[in-house]
Amino acid sequence: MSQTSQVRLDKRKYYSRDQIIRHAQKYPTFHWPTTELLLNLVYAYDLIATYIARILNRYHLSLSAFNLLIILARSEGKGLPLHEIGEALLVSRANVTGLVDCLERRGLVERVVHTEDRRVRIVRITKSGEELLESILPGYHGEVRELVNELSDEEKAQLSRLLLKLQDSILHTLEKKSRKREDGFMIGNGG
Amino acid sequence: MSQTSQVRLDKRKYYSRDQIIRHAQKYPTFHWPTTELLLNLVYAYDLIATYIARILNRYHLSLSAFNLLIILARSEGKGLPLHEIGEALLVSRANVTGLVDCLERRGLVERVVHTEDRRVRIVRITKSGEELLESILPGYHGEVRELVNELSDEEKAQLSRLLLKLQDSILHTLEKKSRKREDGFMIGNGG
DNA sequence: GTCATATGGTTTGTATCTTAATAATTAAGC
DNA sequence: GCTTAATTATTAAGATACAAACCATATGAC
Repeated sequence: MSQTSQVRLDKRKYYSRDQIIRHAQKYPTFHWPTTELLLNLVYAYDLIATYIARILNRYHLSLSAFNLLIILARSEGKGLPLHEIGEALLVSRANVTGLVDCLERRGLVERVVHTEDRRVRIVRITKSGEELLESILPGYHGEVRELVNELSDEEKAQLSRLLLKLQDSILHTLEKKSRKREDGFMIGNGG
Repeated sequence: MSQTSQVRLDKRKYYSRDQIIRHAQKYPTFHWPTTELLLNLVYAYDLIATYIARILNRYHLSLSAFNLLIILARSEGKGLPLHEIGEALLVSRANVTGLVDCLERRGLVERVVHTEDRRVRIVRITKSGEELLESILPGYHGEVRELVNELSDEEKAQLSRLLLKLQDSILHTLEKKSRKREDGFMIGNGG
């Protein structure tokens, strides 16, 4: 099992540099470092996301539901309006409604009508939701930390810096594009 | 619009370092560089994935469907069995069946029965599928390259190296775990 | 004040993906 | 050779996500 698990877990064998370049070189805009970066980003993300989803599955929480609870817990009792939750979680408003419905039925969060703007619903985490989080987080932090333990803290920081620069590059490009076509192209909740 | 797009596109304001640390410091296993890395990885991935999905939407292709076509095109006419496609795309075998069904109805791929092992179906890209790819790829490569143009080639390579190291760290941890509980814990297609 | 417009939230319909169960075929034990 | 186990693909049911259409409320123009 220990030999085969190596083979089964690592799917990167399907992406050989030579094969990719051979197929793509007829396109003048093709650029290997960019493609390589994309592949590695997607693959790293998928490994981590799949793993964390499995941890959370024990508690019957999706990744988004877990992040929602964490964001509410961080707000220190103040809660957040639904549309801000959507932005923070990078999901649509419609999806937030569903997420909150689900967590509200389980008693983990509650909706409160905003006193000044009656369109707005504030979502707050309940005592029960906080207790659930506190039962998950110690193990969660430990497992995630173990997952990345072959990188030194300096390497983690370096990786974070480069990922941040990548984000900025993307955001700037999107801004430029949304300035050009003034119809307001937007990612996420494209209102 | 140009000022507001900055605000609307960039959702990172919802994750303040101080707020995260204040909430998490009661957990001894919490580790800021790890959490920061995770946030940046998820955020960078989401930006790119959302953007590419919008490009592909013009052609009525999902990200997986697009990757499936590319993998088949790279195989140089030989095609691939369904279960290998699932591994390469990091999705379940059931999902591959559905993807291929959809692309087959549109005439972009075809199923061929394997002559030696009659359980196996080989999927090949058709002429029509190749033509579709060739209409997408020039623009696709150009747009993606523009998206990451604030990183030098050296920075892209550095980022790739670190992401690769991150992948290895995760894979090694998963291997260790699957060795411990010998029931064969596995990500992806957990057979 | 009134009408037009924008914003917050929900509902509805649809797409994508996963797990579990199933059928067909192959491989392995004896 | 026959039985058991493993593998490939499919089907079915359910989770999670998005876009578009829809109300309720708020804001702005006049």
